[in-house]
Amino acid sequence: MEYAHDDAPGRLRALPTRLVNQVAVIANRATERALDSTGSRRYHYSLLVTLSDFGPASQADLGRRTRIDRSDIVAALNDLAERSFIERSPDPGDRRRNIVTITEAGTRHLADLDVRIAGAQDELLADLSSADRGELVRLLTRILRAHAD
Amino acid sequence: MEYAHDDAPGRLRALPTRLVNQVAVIANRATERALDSTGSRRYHYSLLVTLSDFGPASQADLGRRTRIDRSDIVAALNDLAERSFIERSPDPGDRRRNIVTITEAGTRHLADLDVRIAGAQDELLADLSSADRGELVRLLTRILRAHAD
DNA sequence: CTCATCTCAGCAAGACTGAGATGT
DNA sequence: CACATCTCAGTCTTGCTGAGATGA
Repeated sequence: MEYAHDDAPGRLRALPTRLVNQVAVIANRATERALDSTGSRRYHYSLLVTLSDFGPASQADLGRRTRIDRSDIVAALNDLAERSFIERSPDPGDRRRNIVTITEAGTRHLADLDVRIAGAQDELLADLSSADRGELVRLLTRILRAHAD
Repeated sequence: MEYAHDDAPGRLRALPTRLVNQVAVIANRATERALDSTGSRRYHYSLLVTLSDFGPASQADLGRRTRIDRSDIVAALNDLAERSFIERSPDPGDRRRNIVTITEAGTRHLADLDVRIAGAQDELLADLSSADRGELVRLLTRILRAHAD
C-alpha cells in the first residue's frame, strides 16, 4: 500500500507548524544538493554573503547579522580560512576582536555559490507563479518580523 | 549596536529556503513551549493523532502516515507505552507486526495536546489575518505536493 | 568589576543508516 | 529465496549552553 503526504490525518495535514517544518526539510535538501561538491554549506554561504555585502567585520558582528551562534561562527570561519576564502586579523583598535575579511578567492567562490543557491530556490518553488512566490516571501517575512526580538 | 532580522544582507533576507527555515525554528519553539510539561513532543502528538483518526495500526503503517522513521517510531511508542497511552499487541494475522492501539488515557492526553498545539498555531500566526493564514497553508501545501514522491 | 569577544567541549533533538532477528 | 517488520546501536547536522582566557 502506498502513502503520500495527504495520508496523514487532517488535523496534521493543515497544521502550519508542521507544514512549515516539512517544507523546510525540502528546502534544506534542495540547498544541500545545490551546494554539494562545493565543500561549502549554508553557514559558509551566509558568512561569505555578509562579508561581501558589508565588508570586513568582527565575528560577533557576523553572528548578529547572520543569526549564527558564536560557537558555530568559529568553526565555519575555520573552514573558510583553511580554504583561503577569508582572512582573520586582529583588530588594532580592539584587541579582543578578529577582523574577518573575504579574499579574492572567497569572492570567486561566492559567485559560484550564488548561482547554485538561486537554483535551489527555483527547485523549491518550481510549482509557484512568481506572484505566489512573492506572496510566500511576504507572509514568511511577516511572521519573522512579528517574532523578532 | 542592535541587529534585527533585517540586518542581514538582502541576498539572504528574501531567500525562500532561508525564510522557511527561520520560520520553522520559530514554529518549533512555539510547539515545544506548548507541549512543555506534558511529557510529550511532536512525535508523540503525531502518533496519537494518527491512531485516534485511523484506528489501530502497525508500526510500519504509522511510519508511512506520519513520515516518522521506523527507528524513531520504536522509541516514541516506547515512551507512550510507558505512560499507558498506547498498547502494543501482536497481530494474529501477521506475526511480524505489532498492532498499536490508543488507550482511553491516551485519548484524554491527546485532547490536552490538541488544545496546546492549536495555541502554538495561533502564536506562530498571531500577525496574520485568517485570509493570510489560509493563503500560507495553501502555498506550503502546494510546495509539498509538488515535491511528493 | 563588569562586560564583550573568541574559543573549545559537549549536549539535545531530528532525521537517518546498517544490521540483526523474526516471520511471510 | 526475496521481502517486510520490529528493534537496537550509532552517525550526522543544527542550534545551543557553559566555561575559560583575554582584553575594553
